[in-house]
Amino acid sequence: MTAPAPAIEIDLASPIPAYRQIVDQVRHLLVTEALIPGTSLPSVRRLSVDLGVHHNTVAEAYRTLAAEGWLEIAQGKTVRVVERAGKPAPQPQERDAMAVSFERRLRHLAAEVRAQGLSSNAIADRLRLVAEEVG
Amino acid sequence: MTAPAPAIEIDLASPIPAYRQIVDQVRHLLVTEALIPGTSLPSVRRLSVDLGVHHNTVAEAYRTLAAEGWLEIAQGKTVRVVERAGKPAPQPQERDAMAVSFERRLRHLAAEVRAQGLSSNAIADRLRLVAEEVG
DNA sequence: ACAAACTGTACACTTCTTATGTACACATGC
DNA sequence: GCATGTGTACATAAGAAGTGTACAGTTTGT
Repeated sequence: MTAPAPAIEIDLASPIPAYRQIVDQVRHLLVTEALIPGTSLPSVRRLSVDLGVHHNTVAEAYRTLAAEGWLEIAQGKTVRVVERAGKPAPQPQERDAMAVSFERRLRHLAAEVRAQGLSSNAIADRLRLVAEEVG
Repeated sequence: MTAPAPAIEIDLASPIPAYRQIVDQVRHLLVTEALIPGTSLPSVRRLSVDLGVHHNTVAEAYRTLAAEGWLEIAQGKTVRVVERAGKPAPQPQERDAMAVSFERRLRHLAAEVRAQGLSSNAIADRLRLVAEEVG
């Protein structure tokens, strides 16, 4: 099974490090099941040339996702998406903290683009749009 | 006018650099008008001890916000919030790009907390909540 | 069996960013 | 004027991120 590899893009000018951008985008594909267990991901070298970074940078991203339980990686073999061992179900207290933290980051993100000149309406629209997709 | 200084908190363990966390939080206060023109901000030293960082780190954050047009800073004087010179109204094309970028970051953020075990409903709820506040 | 071509890995190294220590320059108030 | 407050400048340290290069395992074709 070769990689359909839904296009991912990164912004090399961004202050967000490349490897984390890769992690973010691939994780998004995983969460939304655009990438399902059994699928093979592009090789570190293949993806690295597509994105314009070093293959070790991609490897670092893959390792991060593997540590989160999304991928199985082994020397010599292609990287595969695996069924994720269910997380030990976060405590209610922990979930609350996560939700609060999430909300704060949302506000900051909104404030940032608001400051850049995006209208409140546009921001609210996008928020609701993503909310629809998620829930 | 001394600083009411609505409490801001940063997480020194976070991979997000301290000075950017400060920028994010203060910008949020500015966008929501919790800090209005004329207000004085805490001195770089005062805030630095409150947050547990170096005063130059705070200074860097203030400089960033000044560059964005939110603050007026001058040697020897306290930092003041100023009426922001309206941005030159971004081109429609640019606004679209900003909105798209914003949406992508929203998705990534949602995917990240989803992966950490936060439920879809909780995520959607928070998204809608912030949408209400903004729009 | 073997070799070529692919996979991920390890590690030293460079570069850039972030944070700090310290001394300075300007403003304010006693 | 001097003490104390403000932000600033710059050298340095510490860390993170990205790269070059050589290596080790797997697969594929002959």
